Amino acid sequence: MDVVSPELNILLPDEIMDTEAIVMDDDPPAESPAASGQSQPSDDAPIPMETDVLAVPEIVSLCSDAPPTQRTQALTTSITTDSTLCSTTSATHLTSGGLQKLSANHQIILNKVASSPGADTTRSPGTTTITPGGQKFMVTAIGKSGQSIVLQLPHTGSKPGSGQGEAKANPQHFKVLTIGGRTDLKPVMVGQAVSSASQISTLQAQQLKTVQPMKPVQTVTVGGPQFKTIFPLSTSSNVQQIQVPGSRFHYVRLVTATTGSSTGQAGSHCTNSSMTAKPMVVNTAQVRMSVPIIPAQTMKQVVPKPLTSSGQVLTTQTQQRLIMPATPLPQIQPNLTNLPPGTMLAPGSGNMGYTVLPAHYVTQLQQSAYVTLASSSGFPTPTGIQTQARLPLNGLSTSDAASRPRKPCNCNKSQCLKLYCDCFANGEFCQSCNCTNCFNNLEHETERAKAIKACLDRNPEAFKPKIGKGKEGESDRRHSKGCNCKRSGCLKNYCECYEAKIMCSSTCKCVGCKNFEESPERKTLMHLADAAEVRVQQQTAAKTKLSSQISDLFTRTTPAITSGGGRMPFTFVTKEVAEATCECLLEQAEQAELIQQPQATAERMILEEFGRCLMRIISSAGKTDCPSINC
DNA sequence: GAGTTTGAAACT
DNA sequence: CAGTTTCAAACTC
Repeated sequence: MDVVSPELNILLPDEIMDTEAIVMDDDPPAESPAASGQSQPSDDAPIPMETDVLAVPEIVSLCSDAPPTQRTQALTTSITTDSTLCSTTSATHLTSGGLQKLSANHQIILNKVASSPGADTTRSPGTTTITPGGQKFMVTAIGKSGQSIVLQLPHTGSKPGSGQGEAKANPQHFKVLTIGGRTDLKPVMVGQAVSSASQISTLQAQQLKTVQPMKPVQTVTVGGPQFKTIFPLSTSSNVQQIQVPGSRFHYVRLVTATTGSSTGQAGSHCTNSSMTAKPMVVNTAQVRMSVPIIPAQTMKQVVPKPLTSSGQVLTTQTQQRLIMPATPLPQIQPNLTNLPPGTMLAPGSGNMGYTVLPAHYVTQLQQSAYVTLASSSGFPTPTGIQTQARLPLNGLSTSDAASRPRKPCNCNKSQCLKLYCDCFANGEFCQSCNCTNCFNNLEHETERAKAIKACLDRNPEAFKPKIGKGKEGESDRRHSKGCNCKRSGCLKNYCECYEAKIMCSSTCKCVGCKNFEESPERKTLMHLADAAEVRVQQQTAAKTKLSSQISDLFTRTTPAITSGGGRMPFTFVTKEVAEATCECLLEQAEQAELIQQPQATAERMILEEFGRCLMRIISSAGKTDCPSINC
């Protein structure tokens, strides 16, 4: 089923992986600050993320078909990196803690789309009924054809130890775990949540991309012992329930039909037994598997691969999205700001799970698929979306980083899984690098996750920007650890402070530092650098102007050619004219040398002479006789 | 492009 | 925590 409206289509390039959280409350606030598609910063507004990614949101709408009094407002959530946006919307009941923490690396827009109370969502295309815990919900998937959506439904009475009293969930927490069949996303796990995160990750990686039609399966074990059973729902052929011991949520997978096929729909719902020590089975009496689950490996064939320079065409329509927290994770929250890009935290130990997927992680992934998918799907291609995003790098501002082309690494021995590798250190995947034996990619996510964990074990702030705000009264930007240079005088790019274009501070332990405010060496270097920059700019401007003039000249002479009355430049810029011009320029050079002018002045004199020569040539071009050049 | 220098990261 | 080794980037020729 393809239920993407044209206008939504514009907003929903499904290459973007969003982490989302949706909470449906029986008694939602009358008005949300985020209503009508606008987001407003909350009191807990996160720190604006320094990234240049423009993440276009994908929208998932969830509607309950409960009576009007219980009808929830449909919320659409999305993530963007727009720093002006906030992560929390008070009316959504999204727990601000987790989201707020996440937003250190994400910015989230929550757009509330109020469902009309009387709307009959059951008739909407793309709507699926699911009945976890005996409750009936309508799930409307707004997405591209062929997408799968995993929802994390509330385990009934989701309090630890509540056991059998989990018949209802109020408020009802829905979490969109994945959107689209994206299969190349396997977030990294850290800390306590590793095990559970692994479950979810595996769930996503294997369940979501293993949908094939018409092969009944009663019980499927995926991702190891954590995943025991899939409980298909009788109410819909495109919903699967997946049982996930260790999670207190039901996981429901919805798979919208691939275009032209009504059989490729499946959903899964998983339950968590972390509190009850027993897997919770929902609607077991209605087990009816209409869609088989096949091993993830088989689907890897369609996992989007990084686009090659040769313009590889991707044919897959499956996409996968990420997990987002709907509730706080108090135990691990304090560490969230230390998480490296690509870190995933997932359900476990009584916590709601979520995934941290920094925008650049997303963008790097989307880069690999966006162009082709956009072209194949007919999506418009926002220019900003293809921008490589990254965290502040070496203290460079976002704009600096954005203007800088991504620097490929050349790692040989580290497998790009140590901080030696700039890509890894910046939380980026290696892409178009010159590295050998690279493990900093999706194909080696396990190793990468371990490496990230190891780095964090050594230094919890390993992935934090090194350049941060200084103390009161100090420079705005300073190296968090300071440098330890001994031989470079901190005036070469070996020095991290100098490289970041900041001066050394009291934090530094450098020897023979010359990178301080009053340093004459530093001033000289700065002047040279400024002069070089100005020169480059001037040269660029001159080239542009010259090109423009040449183009203009050509344009003006073209009609003359067609009319037979003019001449092309080559007809009057003869060999003799060129030689004469060169002689003039050489003479200027000699003159400059003779009067001992500095190089810059000499260059200017030569250029000016060249300009005069050109003018003479141009003026002569309009005459019938041959141009003459006289210095 | 090869070789050297450098300092952060990793290791002991 | 200090000393040493490893590593990749910066730099030089």
